Amino acid sequence: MRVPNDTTDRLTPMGVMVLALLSEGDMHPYEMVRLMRARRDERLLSITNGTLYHTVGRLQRSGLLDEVGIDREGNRPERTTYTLTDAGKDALLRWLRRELSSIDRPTEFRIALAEAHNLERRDVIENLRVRRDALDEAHALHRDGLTRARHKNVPEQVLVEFERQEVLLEAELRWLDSLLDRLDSEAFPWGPDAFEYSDRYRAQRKAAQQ
Amino acid sequence: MRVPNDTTDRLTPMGVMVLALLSEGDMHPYEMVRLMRARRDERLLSITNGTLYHTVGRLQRSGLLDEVGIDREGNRPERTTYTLTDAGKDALLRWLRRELSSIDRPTEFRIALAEAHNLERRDVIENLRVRRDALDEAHALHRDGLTRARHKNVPEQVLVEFERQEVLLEAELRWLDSLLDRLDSEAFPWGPDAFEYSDRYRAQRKAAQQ
DNA sequence: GGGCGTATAGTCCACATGGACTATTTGAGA
DNA sequence: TCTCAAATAGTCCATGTGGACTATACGCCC
Repeated sequence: MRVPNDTTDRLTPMGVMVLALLSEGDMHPYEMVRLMRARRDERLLSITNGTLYHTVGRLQRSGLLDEVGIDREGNRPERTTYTLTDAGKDALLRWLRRELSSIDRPTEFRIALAEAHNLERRDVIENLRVRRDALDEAHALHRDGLTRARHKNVPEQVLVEFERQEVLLEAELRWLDSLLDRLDSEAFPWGPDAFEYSDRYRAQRKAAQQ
Repeated sequence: MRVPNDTTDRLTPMGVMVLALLSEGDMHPYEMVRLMRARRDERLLSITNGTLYHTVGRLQRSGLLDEVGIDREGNRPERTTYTLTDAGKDALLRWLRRELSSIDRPTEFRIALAEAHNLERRDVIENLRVRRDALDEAHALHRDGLTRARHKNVPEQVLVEFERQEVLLEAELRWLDSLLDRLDSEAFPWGPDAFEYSDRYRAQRKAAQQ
């Protein structure tokens, strides 16, 4: 019987981003903000100081990350640098697997997809296949619900949002199938290495550190 | 110069649902829960007692709704019935117009679309046109960003989420165009009346009242 | 060289959320 | 007829969020 590990299983979007950033190297919170802004992560979540610092504190208290030193550059305010613990790395990977395969948290899925490069290729494929099947089933149910509603003469205007959702479900299914195809071929590069050693990545981190 | 009216402009998703439900008739919070469940509104927001009762209290304090009486049926706990004020109705309509036309809050948009039947047909068309144009522009920007990233040799694996977003943007654009076409023809029924007087609607409300 | 805006690196607090809890009542089954 | 589960109608509280605020330092224009 699997006992749910609350600290580890309940990561907020910001929590995931923090862990993911630290898995690229030790950092102080302000560098995280800069990196996220440089990468346009506002597309995925709202980046606010309050939430960030609160989240870092929380993750530290639950042992997913640790202080590694307090810098002071010139007369600037002091900056606390953090590092990822093994528990933190583990929590990140488990969260990514869970959210990649699940279809009921759209916001979380986008984040998981954006951070999927932290997982091995096989791992990603496996979890996305689960997602594809779940999506397929949800789509069938949705479609049936819609046709039944029409038979019952539910006015079309209250079904508009359902119709949109169906269109989007179909588009996502097609996209996911094509992604899985590409992932299956080795021509599509994958893995932490391809990411970490790109020129662009190094330049971005340097800029964020100033 | 337009002064933002904070109480009115800052509606939470649950706040909007409450106002929308009350615009169908006076209700006590528990009936709202039942109606939302019957209509599968969990698709749009999470329905929790805590949030609902808190929200109703908040809306009352800001004058968007009012108590109209405390019922007691048999020995059941007493139920407070609420009614929508003019300010509440106004706030709802203004929120719907704003969210129908804006592209940067996806969750809110789905709710606005599901409750769009509270607006006149012309109003809906007008705001959705604004949305279509914004979506078009966002799509162009997104597309350009993606091609530029590829030219800069950003590793494909960090672009996967961007690609998905582009596919979904395109699907949504196509859907929106087709919806606008249909709305333009009078063959597509629209308006509060077509909704309120449907058999299904009346049956649902009766069931929720028990 | 005085002033002003922006970058740096955070803190603080009001408010929203959602899960757990409560207390009564009705219905269905043994 | 007794019991036990589910429905009824909520309350309460721990946690999370995000906007406002702070205080110093650097750059730059005149």
